Amino acid sequence: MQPSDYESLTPTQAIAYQHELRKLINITPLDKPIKVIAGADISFNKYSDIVYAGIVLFSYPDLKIIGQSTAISKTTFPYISGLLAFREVPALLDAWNKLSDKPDVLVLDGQGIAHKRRLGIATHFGLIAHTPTIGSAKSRLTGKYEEPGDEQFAQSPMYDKGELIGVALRSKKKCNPIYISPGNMVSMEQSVEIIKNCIRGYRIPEPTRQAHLLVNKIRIESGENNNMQFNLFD
DNA sequence: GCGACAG
DNA sequence: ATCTTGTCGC
Repeated sequence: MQPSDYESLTPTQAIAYQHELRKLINITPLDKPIKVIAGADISFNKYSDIVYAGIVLFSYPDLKIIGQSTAISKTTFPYISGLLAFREVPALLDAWNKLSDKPDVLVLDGQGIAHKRRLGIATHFGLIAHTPTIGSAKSRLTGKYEEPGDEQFAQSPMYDKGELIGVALRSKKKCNPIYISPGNMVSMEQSVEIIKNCIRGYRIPEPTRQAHLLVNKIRIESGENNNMQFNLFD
């Protein structure tokens, strides 16, 4: 199975593939010290199948931008909750392959193992790219948790079927929490610690935040949507 | 059957 | 995710 084949999968086949990948998940601690971290994200125009992917590289823990890569491609796989990876991973992998140097760990915008089949986009990407990943999501997909306190870095464990699958983290006071979970090749504790070290005054961790700014920038610059003010619909 | 539902 | 201005709270 190759990411380029995802578009031909039916949702049922995609789920079957997730069950296969699940057997390969490994969230033992990363022993190598982190020197380089990266954030990845996707952007696209409403009603368009053109996907803009980007990855931003940072030194760690000082978080200075040291590189980036982008990729533009089409996706035909629709957005289906629980199957996000089949829509976004192909483009992200293109950007990943263009990267001159690979990071010690990659932060994805979405869940890691905090997924019903433990296959959020961060876990999925980590498994096929054979690289350490962390999932940092803006909203919950699966799991029960108590609302964390309002102090910065207050956190609360997320459980599913009696299993610890993630942590709801108050990255900023007066803001909704973000949901952290290991993708692959990183432990739960390390994932939370690393993300905490990446908060720079905003709710969203810097790697993801910068990747988001980058992909929106290349999307706007592409001019793909320049004639939309005259669209009869919408 | 009903509610939930990453981006 | 994207479309979008103002506006309420700290």
